[in-house]
Amino acid sequence: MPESLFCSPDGAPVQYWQVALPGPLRQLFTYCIPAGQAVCAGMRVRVPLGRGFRVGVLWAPTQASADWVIKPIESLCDEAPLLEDDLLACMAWAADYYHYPLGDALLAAFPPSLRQGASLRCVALRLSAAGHAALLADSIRGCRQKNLMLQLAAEPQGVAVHALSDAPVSVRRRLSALGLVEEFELTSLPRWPAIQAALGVAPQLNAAQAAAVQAVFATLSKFAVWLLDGVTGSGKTEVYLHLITEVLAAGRQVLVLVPEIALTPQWVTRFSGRLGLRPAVLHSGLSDADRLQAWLAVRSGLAQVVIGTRSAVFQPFADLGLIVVDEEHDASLKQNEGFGYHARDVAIWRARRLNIPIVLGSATPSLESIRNLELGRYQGLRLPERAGGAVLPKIYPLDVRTQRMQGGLSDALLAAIEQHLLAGGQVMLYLNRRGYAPNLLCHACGWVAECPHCDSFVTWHRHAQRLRCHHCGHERAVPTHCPSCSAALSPRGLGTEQLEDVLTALFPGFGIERLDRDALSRVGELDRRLARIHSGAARLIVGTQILVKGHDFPNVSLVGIVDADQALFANDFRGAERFAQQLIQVAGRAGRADRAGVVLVQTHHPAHPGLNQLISQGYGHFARGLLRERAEIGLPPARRAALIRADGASIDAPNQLLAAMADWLGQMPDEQLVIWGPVPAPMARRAGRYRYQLLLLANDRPTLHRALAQLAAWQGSRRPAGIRWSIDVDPLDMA
DNA sequence: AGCACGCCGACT
DNA sequence: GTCGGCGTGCTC
Repeated sequence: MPESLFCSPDGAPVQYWQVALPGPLRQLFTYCIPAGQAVCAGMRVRVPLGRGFRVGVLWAPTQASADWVIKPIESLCDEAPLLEDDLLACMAWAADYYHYPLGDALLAAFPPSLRQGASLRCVALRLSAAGHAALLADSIRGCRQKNLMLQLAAEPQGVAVHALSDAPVSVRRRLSALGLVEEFELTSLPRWPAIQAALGVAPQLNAAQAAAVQAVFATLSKFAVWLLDGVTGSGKTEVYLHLITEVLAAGRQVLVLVPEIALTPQWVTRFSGRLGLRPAVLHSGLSDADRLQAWLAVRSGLAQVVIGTRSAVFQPFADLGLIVVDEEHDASLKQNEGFGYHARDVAIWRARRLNIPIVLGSATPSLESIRNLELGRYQGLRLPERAGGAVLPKIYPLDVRTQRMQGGLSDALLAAIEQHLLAGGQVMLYLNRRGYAPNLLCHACGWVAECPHCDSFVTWHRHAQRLRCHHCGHERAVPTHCPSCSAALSPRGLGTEQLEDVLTALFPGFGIERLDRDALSRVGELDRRLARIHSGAARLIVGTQILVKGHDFPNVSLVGIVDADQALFANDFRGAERFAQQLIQVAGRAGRADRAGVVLVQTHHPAHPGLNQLISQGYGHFARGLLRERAEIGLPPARRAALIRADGASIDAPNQLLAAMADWLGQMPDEQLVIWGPVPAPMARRAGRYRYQLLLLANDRPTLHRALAQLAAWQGSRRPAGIRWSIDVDPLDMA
């Protein structure tokens, strides 16, 4: 009999289990379960807590304790564990590493519909005898009714209602009432039809691609982190596809992590076409029902390939054989609010635990990964040339000092645009500021429209006729005159909307598409705009960051960076690295086909050493230079960092809390720990709250971890009212 | 996080 | 004399 078996007060034998509960409850809670009940870690349980009930996850068997009265669980939610040991271990590691409460971290591993303890059993439908007869007699007139019945006819064992397409409740009720379909209860099984699409032909790999594929093949059943450093257009995706095909042939699953999948629908199409199956595609636009379906399909092994954004790293794979992290440098892989995990790093942890390879791909690898490669923790794979003989674009700084400018565009850039348009090419202009103008000001008295809740100005959105703050939800009407002196107001600065207007006036008849968050808020809008670009109906493309993320525009021969200066002098210490990545990525949109592309970078600082080093020696040299700088100053990735943020309605309380934390940590005689701050956050007031931060730096992870653990312990003793604070381990965004 | 308990101002 | 403000403290 196991040790954990004791008797409850009424004499019945029970077992004791620790349960992880959601909420900021950092401890586990002990409950008892009848001894006869077969349970294991990873099952959900409904338990009494305080006056109410919560759904938690069975964590580990434990002993009874005399310190408190142990309550019995109310009920078991599952017949089998929902999370397997390796995923439980992953969540435990991530909760610990990112200093986030375990119970809350576990929520990330469940689809929303299972977080509240919903049963996996669900209502399903199947055709009744009368239904079969009616279908044979072709007596169903309703189009939707008939469709539903045809769907059911194809699945004699029944279909869960959430797995039905186009079956509104009204239609189901009507057919039920008529006795044509019957409802019954089913243990939710995913429906995941494998598409039998004609398999696309795999193109011949070039030598570098083949070498990369071979290197990973050689150790396909062992843990290794591969950094696939391939220039834009070098065919990294083709390398992924070859590896994935091999792993699928071995009957194992593949996880592909990507940034912002909603922006790359054609990429998904390419995947499914080549692999001949339906990948589970996970992004923020999915309904809860879709999420549950995908989760079940992954858990059962039916979904063999998962393509998803960062949260997909917590999917419950039945037999994962390979992980691919595309654009591994992309900051969207890190969640920076709440559970601040980095999907790439969690993925590496999972790969190590499962003893499988993981491939990190990028044309502009993160400094962290370059360093890990140098330290021998990662294996390097290089694709130095573009596939298909295409050449990399040439990048030139364009000195705009004293130049005549029209709508933010110098005469030289305008001339280049005209030349490329007349030569039949497409032109892309990159400007990382949406809206019409970033400021609206009074030329008479100097008044500028500000956000009432943030330390920032509001952007004028001319088409929407609104002033919007890009840092909080604030939005208001555009004043007709200066509220301070009644003079007329004028825009200052340049946004994508204005750039679009300017180009329309200067190059009429060439067609313009704008790609930014405002233009793409409606579903399907991206597809429509991309179609106009690909058809050649639009020859000019204006856009923000969205342009950077992986769209192929084969006919773009000129890329213009409208304003490099704002990025060259960013206040974040990662500004240079981020600028370099964006420049190289945007530049990579040009010259993919047979003609070489040109990239013109407008700047008032044409001699900027960083910019010139990047252009003349390439990203690799530039990044290694940055790494040396970081080592000298003692910043990440040379040191490990954590950022403590605090905010509150009062101007000084959050600052005082952080100062007290800094004092407390300073008393710990730890030579290895460096404390910077507290300082006001880059935007000291945001959404009406005052924000401060404290940066902790340590030479090694254990030191940092110790300090953070001390902080959590200290927090227990003294808690300030009205102040929110959080720990961000390995912060990417200092804002 | 919830949700209690607990001690001080404006109301029937 | 009560209703209710949200400041501290606990939940197996």
